[in-house]
Amino acid sequence: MAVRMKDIARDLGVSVVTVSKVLRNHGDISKETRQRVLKRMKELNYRPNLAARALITGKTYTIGLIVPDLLHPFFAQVAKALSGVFRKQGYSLILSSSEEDPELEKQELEVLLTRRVDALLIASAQWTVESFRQIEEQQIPYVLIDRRFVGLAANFVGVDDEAAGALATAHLIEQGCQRIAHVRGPEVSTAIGRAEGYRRTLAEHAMPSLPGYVIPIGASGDERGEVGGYDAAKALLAMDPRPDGIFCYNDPTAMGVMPAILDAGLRIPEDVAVVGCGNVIYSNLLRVPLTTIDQNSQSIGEQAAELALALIDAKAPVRPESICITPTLVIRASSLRRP
Amino acid sequence: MAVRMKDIARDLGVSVVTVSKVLRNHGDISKETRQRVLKRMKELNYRPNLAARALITGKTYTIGLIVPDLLHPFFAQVAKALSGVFRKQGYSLILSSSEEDPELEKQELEVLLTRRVDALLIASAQWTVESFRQIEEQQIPYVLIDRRFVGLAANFVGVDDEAAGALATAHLIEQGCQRIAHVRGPEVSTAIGRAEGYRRTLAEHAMPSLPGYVIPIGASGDERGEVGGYDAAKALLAMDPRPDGIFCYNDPTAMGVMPAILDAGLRIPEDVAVVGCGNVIYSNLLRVPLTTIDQNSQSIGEQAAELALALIDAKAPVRPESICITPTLVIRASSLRRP
DNA sequence: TGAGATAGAGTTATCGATTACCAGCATGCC
DNA sequence: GGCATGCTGGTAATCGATAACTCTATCTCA
Repeated sequence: MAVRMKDIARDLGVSVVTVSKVLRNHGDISKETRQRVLKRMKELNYRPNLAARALITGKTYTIGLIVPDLLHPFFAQVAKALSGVFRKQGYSLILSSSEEDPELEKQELEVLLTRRVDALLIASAQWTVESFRQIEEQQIPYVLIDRRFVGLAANFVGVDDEAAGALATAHLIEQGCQRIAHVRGPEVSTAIGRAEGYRRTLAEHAMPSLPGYVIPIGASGDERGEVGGYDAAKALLAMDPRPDGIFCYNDPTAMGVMPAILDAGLRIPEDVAVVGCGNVIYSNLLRVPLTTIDQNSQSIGEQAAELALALIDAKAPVRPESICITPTLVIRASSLRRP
Repeated sequence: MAVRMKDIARDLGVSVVTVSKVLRNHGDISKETRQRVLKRMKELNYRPNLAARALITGKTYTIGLIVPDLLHPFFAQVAKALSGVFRKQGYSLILSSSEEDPELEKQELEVLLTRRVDALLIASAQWTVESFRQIEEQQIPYVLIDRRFVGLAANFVGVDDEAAGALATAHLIEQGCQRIAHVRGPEVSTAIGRAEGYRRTLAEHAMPSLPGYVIPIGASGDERGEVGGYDAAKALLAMDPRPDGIFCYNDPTAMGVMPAILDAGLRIPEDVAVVGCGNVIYSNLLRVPLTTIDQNSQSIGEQAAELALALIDAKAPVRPESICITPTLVIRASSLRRP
């Protein structure tokens, strides 16, 4: 069916090894033979069998990516950036979605390990580090994206979440908000860091952190985030005193929070200012354009890819590296009270 | 390094073939031996080498997906649906993005063919069918998604674009619009079909299709779509008479069109009603919630996946199937002039 | 002039599985 | 008792490439 080296070798009266050497630019071959082989390869439209190659070299030239949710633009953006870098180096990306389900993530991880990917990139939905021990056992380099784990010395690329939380909160204070609430996410590092940045900044400004002003919502999936955000905002608006600023731990949540505010007959940002986090692609097209924290997801993707490639090429195990990207504030109408 | 069948066979004093048979549930093995082998596999955390298996069986259990843009929620949604179906059948998804670039798409296609994926799913940015001939030569089953090609008898799963265009246009007419414009996309089947549905419906209602009322914009990438939409809308609004309804060939375009209308000091939908197409995930969170055509992207993904699996399992080549999904209208504020 | 270097190509083993075929052995049947 | 049968399990070949040698001229230089 498919053309093999054997066919080319036979046609040209050379050995299979000669063909193989040409393919890999091995210096051992005369210019003339090289040309003949290359010509015949083109004629027959030869494509090397990567399975055979992988079998003997141990390299699959594939990289596994596990994200919690492809629909979340942040991960889509990261995936896009990753894939661009890997493509140029001849690697292909195998994509898995965990749907924010730790159990499913473990299964997908198992699949990728079985596929012997050359490296793994994971934005994990796990609660424990057990899975990662397993990867280490297999000696497969891996890079955590976006979410990290305390006590796990692993390669990581993501945004400085505490800085993000601080940035958002400081901005709300600056805009004159007196009672700043926070809709926080589940117990993953991103939500924890952002909440900590929020808490710290309030403390630094000696501002009250009223009880009940921090409302956690569950998963971080898009639609769920919106629903959760809507409910959380309703609860916040029912409080007395009512918050006049809300920092949402991600943009989808903010996209739920804002309609709740409008539905309550309040104005954004005059009555309640809102800041999100993530700078999701449509943030500036919303009913009220959303002030948010940009995570530079493209840069996260690119750097994670570069790091993974470096790990693959490293002969000896290297000390895990943690790349922290500085977030930036993107000011839009949802928080702009002072011109 | 990694555990091999050989290791298990040695430990248990059986042959490699016996181990292999157990792994594949071959009936030839006694219950007792089976158990012993399975136990040892678990103990050693054995994972079969898929490269070796692929080499001899010719099946890689991978499926290639090429999309023009992962950031476009439609494709993200399709990818998600696909990956769910494939996962359950033990297939992994290799993801490629063409960035709407036909040349890049060809390269990616080449990579996937070299990887000997078991099937290919493509939302193509090509202008010609040349690439597809090449796939056919390799005898790799493929399914076109979303975009089809006239004169190419290929498997296809997508929405009925003409119906989508008709649905949108009829709705605008019903809402009392007199002068309906269309911001159409590039020369791919989706844009062509939607434009045709628009044209036909206007004709059926004996409504004028004023010259210049159909404005084409270039690529269909998200951000570009928005920019293009903004510019197109500005041009439309400058016309005399001004359109009072605009059908945009996709949602990102509409997301550019709407700000242009608002920026011009006009109201949506009172002055200009807007309908998009795609029901992108944030359509209902926009400044003015967008009436749009739902393509049921999840169903597209699932059906494409099922079709691909069927093609893989088919021993003989089957006649290409075209699965056309009926679009539905999702009415929101951007077009609702009559309660 | 002869030892060693060099260039170009081939030999052989191997990667980790699967496939097709074959070999014991106990059983059952006439 | 002889023979077909079933149940278990093994042998050998194979998939398509690569790695590590080996081999044979030809060339170089003391």
